[in-house]
Amino acid sequence: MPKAQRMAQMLTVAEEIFAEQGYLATSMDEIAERVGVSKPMLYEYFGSKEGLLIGCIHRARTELREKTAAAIAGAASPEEFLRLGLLAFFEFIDEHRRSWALLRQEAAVAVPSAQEEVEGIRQQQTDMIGAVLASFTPDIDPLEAEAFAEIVVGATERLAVWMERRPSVGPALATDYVMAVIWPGVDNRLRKPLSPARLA
Amino acid sequence: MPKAQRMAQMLTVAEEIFAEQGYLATSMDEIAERVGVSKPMLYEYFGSKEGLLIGCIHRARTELREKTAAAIAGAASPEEFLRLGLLAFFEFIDEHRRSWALLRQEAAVAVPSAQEEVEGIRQQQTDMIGAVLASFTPDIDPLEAEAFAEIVVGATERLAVWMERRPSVGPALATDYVMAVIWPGVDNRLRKPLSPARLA
DNA sequence: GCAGTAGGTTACTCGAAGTAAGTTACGAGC
DNA sequence: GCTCGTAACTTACTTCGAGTAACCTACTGC
Repeated sequence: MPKAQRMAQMLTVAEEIFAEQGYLATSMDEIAERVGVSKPMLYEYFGSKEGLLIGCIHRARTELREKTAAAIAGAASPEEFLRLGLLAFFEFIDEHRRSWALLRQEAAVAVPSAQEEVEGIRQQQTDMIGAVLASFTPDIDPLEAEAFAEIVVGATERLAVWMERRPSVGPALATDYVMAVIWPGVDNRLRKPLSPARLA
Repeated sequence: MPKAQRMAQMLTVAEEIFAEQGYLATSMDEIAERVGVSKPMLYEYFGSKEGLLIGCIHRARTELREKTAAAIAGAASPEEFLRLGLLAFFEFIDEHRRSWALLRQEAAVAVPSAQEEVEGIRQQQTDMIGAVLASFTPDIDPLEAEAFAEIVVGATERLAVWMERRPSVGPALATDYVMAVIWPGVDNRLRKPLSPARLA
């Protein structure tokens, strides 16, 4: 089997097993066996167990970026922008229920470099939020814009985890909830930024 | 050295080394050496590497609960309740900069049971938020109350991580930011809950 | 002064990450 | 239609760290 195809297959299998059992509880031999190949092949293509994990995260990250970019393309107002972005995110999570928890949770513990990949995902999201704030309110305090973006990302991420435990809650309702809590405050600040005096 | 004292010492050392190097990169031999004791003693008192990690998290959790409970004791309004709770949380994080990141991040990856301990911390927080919502608006939809609590916890947690990277941002300002984004939306819903129609 | 137990150690096993060295399949060029 | 080179792959290790078995020691109550 050609390299690219084999790598993709390895990522798929690894993502599944990692998600099932957790990163620590999974051995490279087990992944190799389920792929139908020997362990050194995994090392040939991904360098280490950590490298394999990073590969999984990276692929998910790329996919998420593409879907989000497509979703927000036609947004006209900051509210619509944010809503479409959140919805794309929750839909992505919904489709990847299995691997999601692992990739976020497990990755963080495992390795510093995996942590960077996960931070990369968050960076994409905070950048998106930052873009909303900055494009519609150019004179907003940068630190405050950053804080707001982090808050929105944190809220969204947490609700995504919660959504998994609540089968009755789908992407649309999750988006509604986040918007209901977040939007009044954000909208408020878009019109009237915090005064610099508070930034002691 | 008596057992209780030795255990406390082990937790302190473990927390420090885990935070420095990460859970995976730390060996039990190393912890044992730095404690000045042999490895089987760690197993005697904590059962496993995972057990040791859980011990660290559990101790932090207990301390956080006590501090938070003390802080919110005298709150009169839901807003003050929430603000004092958030402030107590951010102050706790600020005092535990080193171990904080590890305990949250690493624990998640490492072990299912450590995950439970971390979830316990979050549960404390969501319970607190839930209490605010329920006590001041008894007829709020339980699912919605849960979602709101998760959103607040997620936002807070993420901002705590961000605060660590921004030395100029202290607990007070972090609290301000979270309240600025979160409060208008929560206040809004306290007065006028989401209609059941949306809970399709 | 002896028994029992709390607190401790040395010296192992075992499983999993990572590696060295070698093997097979297969297409390109003659 | 044979052979050279390389891509894809394997077997058989080494190494390191989690966890354990078996044994030791010193103190405290009687």
